[in-house]
Amino acid sequence: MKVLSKASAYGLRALLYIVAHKKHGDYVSIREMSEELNISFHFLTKILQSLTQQGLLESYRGPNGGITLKRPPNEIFLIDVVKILDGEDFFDTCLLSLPGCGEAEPCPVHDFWKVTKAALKNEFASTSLTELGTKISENRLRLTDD
Amino acid sequence: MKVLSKASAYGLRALLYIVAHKKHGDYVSIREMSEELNISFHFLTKILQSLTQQGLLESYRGPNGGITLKRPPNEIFLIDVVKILDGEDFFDTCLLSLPGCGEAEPCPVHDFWKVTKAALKNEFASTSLTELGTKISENRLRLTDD
DNA sequence: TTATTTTGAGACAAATTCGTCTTAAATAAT
DNA sequence: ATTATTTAAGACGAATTTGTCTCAAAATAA
Ligand code: SF4
Ligand code: SF4
Repeated sequence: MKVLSKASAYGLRALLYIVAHKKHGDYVSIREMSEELNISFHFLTKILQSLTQQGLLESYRGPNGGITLKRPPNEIFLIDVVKILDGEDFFDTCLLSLPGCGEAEPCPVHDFWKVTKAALKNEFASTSLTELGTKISENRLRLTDD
Repeated sequence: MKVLSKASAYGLRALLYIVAHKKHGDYVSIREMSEELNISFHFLTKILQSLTQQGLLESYRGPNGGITLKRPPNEIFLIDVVKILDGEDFFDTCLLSLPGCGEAEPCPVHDFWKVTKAALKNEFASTSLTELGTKISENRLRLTDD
């Protein structure tokens, strides 16, 4: 069961890198992040481009350019990132994919899944980059692979 | 967020078709199921082959052959199907895919995800084909698309 | 202006999942 | 025996996700 796409996982790691290692407002180069986090530069660029286009980041070209968070990290939530990179319907999934069922004629796991989905969505909606990032800057969590 | 692979979803639908429409012990032809459920015959064949190889089904070749459940439906659980078709590690997934973390140095959503995963696993382990099938044979749920 | 650095955009390639097709093997009926 | 029916096995193709590469556009610095 894969929850997040690579795009979401990488995008998130990049944002957390910024929160943990940079001052809010600084422009951070994608190259630097791709090297620190061992993520393909071009792939990461595309991912962050999406986040920029959707207004989560701001970008600046040229020397000393890069990207920066458009909102303070405590106002950016997991759900914002995931919705952009994995789609608005990320939390709309059905568990068993039976045809012709749904709210009106639910299968035996429907209600369970409904509750689980709601909890997941709530968790994502209430966990901000700040919460995720604190532990990392405290060095209790790493972002790099090696 | 895709939970089940197509293989699991299709395999499950086939099993439920058997439970809902056939007597236990009958050999059901894959061709029939593929047509009733609008699933590619060859694809379904491969899926059910896996279930046969793993001992969940028994197959019989030749005219009036087909497959049949090797155990009564109330002894076959969601988790059995999913583990075969989506892998033993289906419930072992991490939520954020951060490198270098885990039980010892968990990210802020780790514990939440641990509980959620356990609940999901428990639900899958306690929901049998019988429970899923009852509603279907009562015609409160359909298996076909159209 | 010219060269350098950086993101933007899109074509392309590799890997995975999903689906199709062909041929073989087993069984049954004639 | 021969033919028809059915699953078994695996090659092959299509679609999606993931990752790479090239070139353009914007900004800076010399
Ligand atoms: S009843 Fe709900 S969970 Fe079950 S198969 Fe239908 S949509 Fe999915
Ligand atoms: S702490 Fe747990 S949930 Fe969070 S990224 Fe690590 S393994 Fe995944």
